[in-house]
Amino acid sequence: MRREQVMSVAIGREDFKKLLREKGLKVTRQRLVVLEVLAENPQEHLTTEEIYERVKAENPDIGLATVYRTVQLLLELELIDRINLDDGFARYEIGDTQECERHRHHHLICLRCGRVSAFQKDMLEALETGVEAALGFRVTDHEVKLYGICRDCSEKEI
Amino acid sequence: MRREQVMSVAIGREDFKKLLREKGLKVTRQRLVVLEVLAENPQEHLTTEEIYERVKAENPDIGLATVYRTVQLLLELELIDRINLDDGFARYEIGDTQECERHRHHHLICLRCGRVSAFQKDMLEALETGVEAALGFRVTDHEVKLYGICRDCSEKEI
DNA sequence: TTTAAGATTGAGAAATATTAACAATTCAAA
DNA sequence: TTTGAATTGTTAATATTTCTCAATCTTAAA
Repeated sequence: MRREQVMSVAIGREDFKKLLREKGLKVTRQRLVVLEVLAENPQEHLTTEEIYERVKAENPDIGLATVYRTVQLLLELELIDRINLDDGFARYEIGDTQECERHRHHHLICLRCGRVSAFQKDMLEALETGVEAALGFRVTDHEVKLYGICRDCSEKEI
Repeated sequence: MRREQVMSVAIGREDFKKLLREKGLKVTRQRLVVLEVLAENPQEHLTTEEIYERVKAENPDIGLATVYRTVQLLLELELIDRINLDDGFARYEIGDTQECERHRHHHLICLRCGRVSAFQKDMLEALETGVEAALGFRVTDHEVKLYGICRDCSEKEI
């Protein structure tokens, strides 16, 4: 098992502005503050409503629809990740820009208290036993989704 | 990597009736037909609406709410699994009764055609490379959720 | 700095999946 | 068969997310 912990690095404010300009998108107060809220709470998994509440603290005039639109935009720019805990809310968390290829975060979901935390990709190798030894999380079930290109699509591609 | 493929075995009609009676629940035409639809399409991932359409073919008088209620019941009885593909629908598939402990299914999601298929748990060991070699599915991303009891909850338990 | 074009926003309406309410029906034990 | 409780179907309600559109803001050019 690799031991180096890759420190997760969220995108900075200036890089975000630059990225928006590169994509021909406009830099707005609303976009900056939504990203800021997510960047300030890197280990939380905020619903749109929760983001809205926190954004309103600094910016009472913002509309809920704008939060929905901005979150959608940040997803497309791959600056944030979405996680679905099947409780009726989509949740969002800041991504990290360290990796050249973007990947989803992985999660530990406590069936008793409901707490959700993320774990580093390099623990995947030892999966459950590794997580239990390192984090004291006793795994009783898991769900894996692999995204990619299926055989049929690969063959059509040629 | 283990090579034996565990054949998945869905619950039979009579076993289902017996289970309902054991739990003090009533055996109804609606419950039987909803389970039957799911059992007849073991590799599909049906939305509630799709189940409703197929159920209506045999049983035109059934109500949509009953399908929602029955699917919920089947989940609680651990006879079916739910998968969320983030398209706004909850999807359901028949589970298998072979394993003594119930586990979620794992899924391959093609980013191009959207097709979703399940894969055997014993492939998890070799994860991405194994899936690619055996199924021709080129993995570009993955999402893992580990469910269990976190350290804090374990300690409180004592 | 001013202007102009187009993107973005805010407010509320609309869409949509799921749940709740409740009277009517059905199941199952006596 | 009777009886009581569980289940069902219909419809209304709920709640998250999207849509609409006029007003506002951003940005590049004048």
